[in-house]
Amino acid sequence: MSVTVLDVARAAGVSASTVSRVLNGTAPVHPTKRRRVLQAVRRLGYEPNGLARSLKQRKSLTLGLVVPDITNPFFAEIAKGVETASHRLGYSLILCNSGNAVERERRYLEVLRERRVDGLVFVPAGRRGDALRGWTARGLPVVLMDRVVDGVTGDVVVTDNAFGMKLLVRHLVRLGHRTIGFIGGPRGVSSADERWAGFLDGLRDAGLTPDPRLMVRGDFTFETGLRAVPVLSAAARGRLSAVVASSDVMALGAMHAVHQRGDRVPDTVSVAGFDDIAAASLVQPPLTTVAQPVREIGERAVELLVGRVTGERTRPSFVRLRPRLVVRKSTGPAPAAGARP
Amino acid sequence: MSVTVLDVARAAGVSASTVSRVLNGTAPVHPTKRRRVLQAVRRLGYEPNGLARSLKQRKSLTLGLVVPDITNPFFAEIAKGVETASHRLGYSLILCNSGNAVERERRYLEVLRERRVDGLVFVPAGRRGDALRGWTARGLPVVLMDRVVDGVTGDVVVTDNAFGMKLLVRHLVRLGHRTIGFIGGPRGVSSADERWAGFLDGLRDAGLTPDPRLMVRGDFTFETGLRAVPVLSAAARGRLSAVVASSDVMALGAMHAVHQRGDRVPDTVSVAGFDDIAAASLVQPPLTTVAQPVREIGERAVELLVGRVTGERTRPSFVRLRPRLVVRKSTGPAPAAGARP
DNA sequence: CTGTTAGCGCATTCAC
DNA sequence: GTGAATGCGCTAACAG
Repeated sequence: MSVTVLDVARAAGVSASTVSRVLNGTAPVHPTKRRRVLQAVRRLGYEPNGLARSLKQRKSLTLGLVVPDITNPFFAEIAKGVETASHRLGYSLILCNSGNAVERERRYLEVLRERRVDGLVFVPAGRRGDALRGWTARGLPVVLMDRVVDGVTGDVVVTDNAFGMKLLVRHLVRLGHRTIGFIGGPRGVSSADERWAGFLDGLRDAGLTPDPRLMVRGDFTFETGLRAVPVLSAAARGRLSAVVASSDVMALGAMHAVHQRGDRVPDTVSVAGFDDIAAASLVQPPLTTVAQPVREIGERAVELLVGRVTGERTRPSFVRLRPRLVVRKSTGPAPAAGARP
Repeated sequence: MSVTVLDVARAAGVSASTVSRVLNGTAPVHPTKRRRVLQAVRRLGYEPNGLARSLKQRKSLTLGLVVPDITNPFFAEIAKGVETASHRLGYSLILCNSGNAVERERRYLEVLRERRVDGLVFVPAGRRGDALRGWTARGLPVVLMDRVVDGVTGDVVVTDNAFGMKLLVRHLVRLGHRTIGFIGGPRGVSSADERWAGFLDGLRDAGLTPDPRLMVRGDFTFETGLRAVPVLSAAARGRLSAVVASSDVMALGAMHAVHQRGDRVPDTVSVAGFDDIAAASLVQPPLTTVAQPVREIGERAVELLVGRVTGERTRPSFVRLRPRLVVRKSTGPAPAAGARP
């Protein structure tokens, strides 16, 4: 069927071991034989069988990537970073889209274990690390991205969400905003919880008293951002001057709602988001947001994972990356009292 | 190290073959032994080694997915469809992001061959199928999506781009538009070429004479859509009433440009795109576009591929899927003459 | 129905 | 430096 080391060996008049040594540079080989081997490889069109090699070496040079939804721009960016870093380090990447379903996630992890991936880069769907138990129990390396989850002992790469959110609140307060609505993410998702807490802290740092009625929850979708606006607006009784969303996608939804009812951003209401997805800078007005270092998240995650796979490192690391505030046109000075919805 | 069939066999007091037969249902086994095997599997926490199985069976149950850019919403949608279908059919998916670079693409194909993937789902970066030569030459199954490429003999799943574009032109002509600018995609990319031709045909079908100065090329990015507008506008000498872009992302750029100079969509200029990415329905005004059946593209591609992998089918198929026109708010009646930019 | 044997393709001992 | 032998974990072929 396909060409094997043995075929190459015969063609070059050497043993299979020698071919292997030439191909992997694993031991010195006489220049002449070396050349003969290389020639034979080319002439026969030999291509090493990675499966056989993996079986023998007990490592697959493959990583698993599990994300809730690859069509979510934020995860797509993450995936790109992970993919680039993996291939750069010589690892292939098996893509798994959990669809935010814990059960699918569980099945994927099973498949990945059967495939003997060397490690896992993971954005968990659920709140708890259930699906990961069978994983870490077997001593398989995992690195969590974006969110942490209970009872997981692996490495973690996250953004400093609270810090980022505080930056954003401070920006708005400086612009004169006092009645700021907040659209949070799902309770129990650590990144969402941190942004929620950061919003509260930011307000308190500015000497303002948070109003629970001005804080609602969405699920990171456009629709929930859209629907939050009338709720916040009603709760604020005509004093709402700004809306902060826990993700850009929800912020886009909120902006849409504001526009739809005929108000202007930022003249009537300022709107801000979190993530800095590509669309944020493309909408009208361009969205003020907190930029996550997505590429770096993916790269650091893979580097940590590979470090652990190759045994260079054993203690779990917790990496918290700094986001940065990106001020665009969707936030502006708070309008004079009386002119607000 | 890890638990093998032999361990299970010993624990259950049977032979390794029997274990294998139980696990794969490949031959009838006595109920008692069967139960004992299953028990041992669970007790020992046995998990089959997919690498060994693949090596033995000469099939990896793995497919390769190569796309130009996973962060492009259109390709992300495609990837999701491909991923879902693959896993449903029992195949894992190795993700490769070519970054539109032919050289990277070539290296990826090499890696995928070493990994012995059973087939390849591919959106080629270049115009020519260079990178694929070494692939099809080895008789490996490929299915091309979105675009075709010279000298490739595999299966193809594409959208009927010309048809879709004609639908769009007809819609605009019916609204009274006569001077329509066109922002095409890169020359040589088959889907872009077809949309270009479809635009011309659509105009001629309506009895209009295409004006070459009103047709420019972009590269499917927001920026090129943005920059095309002043060019088209100048060429039209104040008669431009509509702009059609060859992708939604470029249409979004065009809409942005129109807004930036203070004109309104669709009152002053109508704008339309192609693809129907998620953002199309979310921007203001929502974008009129030609919806590609993305999910179906991915699913059909995988089904074709798996059909070929399993040898059920040998003749290459060419699947052309029908897109549909989605009329939203970015297109409207042509303004009266004299009121246009 | 079931066990024994053999081999997928490779890298790694171990001798020389 | 080099070749022969061994086994990674599994399933298929062959006897029984």
